[in-house]
Amino acid sequence: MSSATTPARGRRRSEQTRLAILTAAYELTTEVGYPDLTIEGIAARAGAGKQTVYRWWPTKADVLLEALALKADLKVSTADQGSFEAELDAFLQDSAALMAFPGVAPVLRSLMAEAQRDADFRRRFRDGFLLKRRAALETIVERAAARGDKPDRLTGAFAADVVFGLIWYRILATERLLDEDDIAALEQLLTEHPGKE
Amino acid sequence: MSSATTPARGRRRSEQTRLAILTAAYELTTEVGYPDLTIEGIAARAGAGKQTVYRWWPTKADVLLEALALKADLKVSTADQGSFEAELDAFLQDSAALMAFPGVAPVLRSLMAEAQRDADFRRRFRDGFLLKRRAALETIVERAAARGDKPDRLTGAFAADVVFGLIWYRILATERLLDEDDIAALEQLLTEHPGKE
Amino acid sequence: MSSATTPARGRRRSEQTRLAILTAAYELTTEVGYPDLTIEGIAARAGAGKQTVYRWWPTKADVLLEALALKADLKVSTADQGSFEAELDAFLQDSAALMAFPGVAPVLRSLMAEAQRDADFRRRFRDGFLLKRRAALETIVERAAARGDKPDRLTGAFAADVVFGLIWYRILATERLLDEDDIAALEQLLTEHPGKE
Amino acid sequence: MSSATTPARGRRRSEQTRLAILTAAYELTTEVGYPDLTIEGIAARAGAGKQTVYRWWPTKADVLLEALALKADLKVSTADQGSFEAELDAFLQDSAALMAFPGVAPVLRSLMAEAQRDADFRRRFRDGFLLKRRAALETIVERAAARGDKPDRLTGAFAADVVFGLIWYRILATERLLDEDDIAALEQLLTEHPGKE
DNA sequence: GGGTAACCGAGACGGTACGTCTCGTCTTCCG
DNA sequence: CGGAAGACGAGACGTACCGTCTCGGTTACCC
Repeated sequence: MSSATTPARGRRRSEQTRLAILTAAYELTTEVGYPDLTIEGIAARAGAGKQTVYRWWPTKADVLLEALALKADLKVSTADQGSFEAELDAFLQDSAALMAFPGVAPVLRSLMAEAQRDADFRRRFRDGFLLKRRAALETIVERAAARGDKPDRLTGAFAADVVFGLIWYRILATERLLDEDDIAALEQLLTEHPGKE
Repeated sequence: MSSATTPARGRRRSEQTRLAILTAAYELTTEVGYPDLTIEGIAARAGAGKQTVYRWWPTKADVLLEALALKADLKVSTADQGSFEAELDAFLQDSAALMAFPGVAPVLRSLMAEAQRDADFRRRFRDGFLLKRRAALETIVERAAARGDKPDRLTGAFAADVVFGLIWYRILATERLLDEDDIAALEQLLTEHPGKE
Repeated sequence: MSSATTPARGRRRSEQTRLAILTAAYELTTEVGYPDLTIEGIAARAGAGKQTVYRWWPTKADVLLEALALKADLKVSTADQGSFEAELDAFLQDSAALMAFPGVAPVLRSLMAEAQRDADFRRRFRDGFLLKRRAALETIVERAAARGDKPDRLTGAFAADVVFGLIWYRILATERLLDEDDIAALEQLLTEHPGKE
Repeated sequence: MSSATTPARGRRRSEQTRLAILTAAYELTTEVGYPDLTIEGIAARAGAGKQTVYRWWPTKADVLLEALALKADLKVSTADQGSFEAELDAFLQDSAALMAFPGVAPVLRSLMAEAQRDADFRRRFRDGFLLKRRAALETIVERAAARGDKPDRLTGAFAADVVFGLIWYRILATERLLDEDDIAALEQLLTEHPGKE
């Protein structure tokens, strides 16, 4: 894709300011919590003007969404490991590790909450976060299907709903994270092949 | 337990006003959405003073939580129907019907979002809504366990996490409600007895 | 005028409560100041209901006006003492003493302020306080006029304006009270007979 | 004194808004009276936000004090006119004219009343209004003293108390303004030289 | 001595302004 | 011309009192 955009006139966006804003947002939300996080506060902490924040991000949730990518490794492994069970386990271990990363769980809870309030942000959050992780899991299930290594009636979409349902329900409703027993139970639930016998 | 409270001095709380406030809150949230719902707006619509709202409910979310009980039938059947499968089906059908009730799904999404922001409300929401429904499902699973009519490794708590996880994930992340296929898939997932063969 | 009112049916007004309210009002105004004095506060301090206060006094200023009479001796001597100078001196000494009584000056300042805001109270304050003291001074001046013991052009009304003007201006604008020098200067100003020589 | 303040960053104060607020305050107080004058009302009438009013004035009384200077000519002549009597007459005529200016007397009554309630405003009212006019009168008396053109025992401070006492007492307690007879009587009272004969 | 009327403390009610807070925009100057 | 500083219009927040209106309960007169 060639650069069809104008070749950038005037002063260029300050990368330093961008990082200062993202860092300030992430720190502030851990300190005061998402509800008391304000654009004014972020700008002040970053030594930036409010307008600079508004110029590049539409809401504080979007700042945080970008800050999250800066702070936490959002990548998830989808490498072919030979069996559905192994790949599912890798995925769940990755997910549990992400949630255990300092500050990540509260930020995700806040972003999911914000997504309920703001329909525009909901779309950005879905496309920029939820669907990416979902796609990884669906890839795994479909690869298993191709292998014949999967319960018959389990579609990728339904499996994703069950897995992410459990993860998010734990975050949002019970404030407990996934532990080894949960992962084992989930794997058992999704990999048993009752119809095969 | 006898009434140890003082025998009610002063003017009594107005039930008429209480209903007007709850109705106003429920109507307003369907009209303008939860973020634009304000205590001022509720009071104005109800013909009540702001202080009257604040006197009885700490936040607008609490008003809505109580309004929900007024508007929608929150009861869930836990009657013994002879088999785990039948009772689970009844529970899921009840839950799907509740969600399909006009205005209920958006209100629940908003309340769950609010519960992420406000730790005090989170407790009230959990105790006043989430745990009640959860208890019903756990009752069903435990009755099945007593009957020997249940997959071996499925605990009531884990089953509840999976079921409510799916329901809430659908509401919060996909905006789709449970349909018959979902219910069938969920029942299949939870009732197969792989260890029995 | 005979008592045309109905001969008092029902429970009689509680003198104890009346005194409790007046005392509470006077104490509270010295503690928190007139602006933070509230009917609710008076009632609470007196152990009375708000309605009981509203039943007998239209405003907090009226409570305070009556409380003033309870706490401070508002009487002023108009006895014939033989000379204008002696009677004027007695009046001014009385007035200075009243102002020096603990709590009186702040209450009077507040009542005069309230009289500027509330036209109804203004009339009650004028009739119930200002005019009574003014009448005393005018009596003195007129008695002096009858004796021929007074500067020619000094009318009672103008003398009263000058005297009360000075007293009130001191209270309201300078927060200084009348001292002996002021009284002497005022007496000199009003008793010199330049035209007589 | 050089300007030690920082050279003004950010958006400058809007003079247009300032005038709109002062005008709105003055108009509203004449329409509804000082007690029903509210900051909210002033802001609404001026098309301004409440915060803009609060940013620049601590109370509604301060808005009115500044509005007064905008609407009425508060200047008072202290020019040397050769005699105490002539200068005193000029001062009293000026003062009577100010009071007769539309809306001025009610505003002054309200500000004096407010000064009784709010100690902080009292100081600002004293320094910003009362003392300025007082200084003018004291200048006149002292110039007369230098000329030997003044009753022996009359100090400037006492003369000011008598003059302003009369003026304010008329405004606050009698709702009558100074007329020609009052001015004549006051001049006679202050200029007679009984000791000279 | 029962009936009835006015009082009492308590406190909920509809209102309304308070002063604060944050929003997102606009304006100004500096680099 | 990007960015900081910060004033601006807007409007909800939660609080405080207002003055009114029930309540249940207490006197005190009247028949």
